Amino acid sequence: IGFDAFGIHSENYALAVGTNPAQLIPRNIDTFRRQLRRFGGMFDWRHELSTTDPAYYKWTQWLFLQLFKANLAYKKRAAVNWCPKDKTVLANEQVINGRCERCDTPVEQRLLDQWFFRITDYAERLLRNLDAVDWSESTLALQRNWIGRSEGAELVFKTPAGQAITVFTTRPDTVFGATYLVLAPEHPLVETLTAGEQRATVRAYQREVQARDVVARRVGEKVKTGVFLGSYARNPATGESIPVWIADYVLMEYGTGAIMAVPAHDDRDHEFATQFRLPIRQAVNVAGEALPSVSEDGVLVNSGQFDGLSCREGAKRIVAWLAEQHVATPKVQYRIHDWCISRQRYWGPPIPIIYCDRCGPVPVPERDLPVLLPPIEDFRPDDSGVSPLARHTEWYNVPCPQCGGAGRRETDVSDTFLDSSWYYLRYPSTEFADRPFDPARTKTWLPVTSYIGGNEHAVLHLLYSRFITMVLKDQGHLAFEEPFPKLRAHGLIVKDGAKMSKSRGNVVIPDAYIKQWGADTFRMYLMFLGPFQEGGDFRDEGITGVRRFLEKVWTLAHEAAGPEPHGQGDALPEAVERKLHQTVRKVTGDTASLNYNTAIAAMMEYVNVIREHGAGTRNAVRPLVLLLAPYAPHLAEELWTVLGGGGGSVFDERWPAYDERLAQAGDVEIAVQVNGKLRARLQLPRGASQDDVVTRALADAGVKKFVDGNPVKKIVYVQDRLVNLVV
RNA sequence: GCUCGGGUGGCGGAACGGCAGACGCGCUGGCCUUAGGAGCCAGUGCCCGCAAGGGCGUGGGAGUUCGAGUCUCCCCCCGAGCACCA
Repeated sequence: IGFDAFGIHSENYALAVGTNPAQLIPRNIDTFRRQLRRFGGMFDWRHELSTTDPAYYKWTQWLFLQLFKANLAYKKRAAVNWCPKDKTVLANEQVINGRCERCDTPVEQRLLDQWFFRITDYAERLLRNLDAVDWSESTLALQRNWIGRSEGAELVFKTPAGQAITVFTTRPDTVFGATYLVLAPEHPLVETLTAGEQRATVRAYQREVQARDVVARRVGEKVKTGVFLGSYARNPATGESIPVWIADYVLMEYGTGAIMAVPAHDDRDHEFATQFRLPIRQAVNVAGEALPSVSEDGVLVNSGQFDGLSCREGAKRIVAWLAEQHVATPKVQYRIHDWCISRQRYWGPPIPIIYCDRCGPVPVPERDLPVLLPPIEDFRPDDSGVSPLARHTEWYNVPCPQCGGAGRRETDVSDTFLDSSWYYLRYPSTEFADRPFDPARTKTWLPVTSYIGGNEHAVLHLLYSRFITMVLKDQGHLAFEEPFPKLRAHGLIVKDGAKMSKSRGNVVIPDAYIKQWGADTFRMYLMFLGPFQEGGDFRDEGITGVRRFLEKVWTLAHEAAGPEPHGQGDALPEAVERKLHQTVRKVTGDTASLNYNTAIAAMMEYVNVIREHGAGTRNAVRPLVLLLAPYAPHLAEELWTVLGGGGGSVFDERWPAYDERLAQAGDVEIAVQVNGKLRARLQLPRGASQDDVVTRALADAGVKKFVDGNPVKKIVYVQDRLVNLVV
């Protein structure tokens, strides 16, 4: 078990209540521990960890150093969301409709130097491996979506002065229709491509875009804006001179930060061209009607020697043709970006780098880890745009580890997703102070047998963990590269049809329910109210059914423990014995496949059968208590003792076995259909022959009526289940 | 717009292509009670019918099949994720 309490959310909470997180977090963890124990959660508390513990984050910093050494960590200037009122960096999730979630101030973007991990180097592997893992389809889809692979080509458009503008396109087949180019406003070529008379206009537009925040730029107004640079480039396919623009619908972060615009075949380009009256080379059919945009199953027209080819074939040939002229390269592009791990905050592990004027960025030697987060009072972020740690010269002024000269610590801390990207590797090895994870322990326990989490982790946590595991494998620290070969996402428990949230006030606090109903009732109700992987609606009324069930079990066990009216050790009535074996079979399977709701329903059915037959004997109830143990551990443990147990805990007992023959014994009910409609039911011994069943069926009055003397044309017989007479 | 889930009684939800609605909540009637917000028994998809019985039913429409909630195609609605990704 572990607790992950670094990060902006913990820090913001600490700021809100005015207490240093270093004091606050241990108190909150105590509460979690108490709730988890009270709930009946069974964890190996000997192997507890906390990501805020220096003994843990020492190895988080070690992890950073491994990536740094492998050239998978680098620093670059990147935009962050900045709230000018709160004077702080915001995560994307903290920006709501372009405004700060706390003070509603419009958010701006600021450019800061930040540390990144080259997760994009692993994009192909992260995507490919998904074919081989046992994960739920929904999670796979989210992750594939996030990685966002696109196949296409990079094409080069040259200016008269010989400058090359490289664009990425998934539709090289449409290059003959490219009538202008658009660069992202931040594109490095903008400066040199801007004509003198356009300089002021371009500058103004760049400033306007920069004032907008990162989120609003992406999801905000869809009205297209942009300006002409005053220069031209040559379409490599047609040789035409076409104008070069900048517009913020082109993003510097994707592809090359530049596109060829094909207004006839791309809706966005079409909108832009219409708005700025740019030429649209509309493709038409023989009747002169405009052809639809986007379509990938069309045939090339207005494309010189490539006319008549399918789009797919045309794309291939055109790229090959342009490649001969060195102006095209086939290219696979990914949506995923490198992982920015810098946080200009206090509450996280300091990034273990020391800057030296002579040596540049120098990694902290491993023997000097951990770089301790200093206990400071003024941890509130300020308007400087740097971490609060940057106010503490006594902390950041250190000698350079390489040359001994004056050095300065990195004052940013790392993303909390880095903390959680490797915790499962630490779990079995918590007692080792001199290594992050012990090889022998790791071999025994990892990779994770069965990983369960919410879909909110489908992209970030799961992607980062997979990436880190791959890196560690490539460096020889691990023998596997997928940390979670089997993963299931639990659903969300909602309340009153909505996600629980403090602001909405529809929160279920476990303590109150446990007090009223008991821990076993509460946890079992959570399992019963819907399919585990879909979640469900928590309604107070539903909980009584589970409570009543557990009371019935309690009563049965105490009656069975008393003097036996039917005599101890007696065989169970046949119907009860059969149901027992069916129940063990069902609960065993459903528990393994996480179908907890139907496992509980099966136990309820079994209790109903015992009660119908007045068969509440030890032989009937003891196996039930074993089945119940993972679901209602407190009650099961007590009832096991009441029933004489084996002298020890119910959890030391073997899981009950079932006998397939006994589960199947007895009569079966066979459905009789006439022309596919149910007309009768027959009680027959299991294994009856088709002839017997048909004879019995035709003798049935209800069946006769619908056969009505007609010849039976066809008989469909499913052993022990159904017969269908087609007349 | 793209990608995933979903759509079944009054409600939460069950159903290897083979008896739709298991289990639970709620509701109705009865028993027991000074009492019932406890417990026990019976009933409870909708329509017709005193009943026996019959008809109709898994968002809508087509199809495959002896047989479709389940498979195929088209459409509608709800939820989630991504989203000016070229």
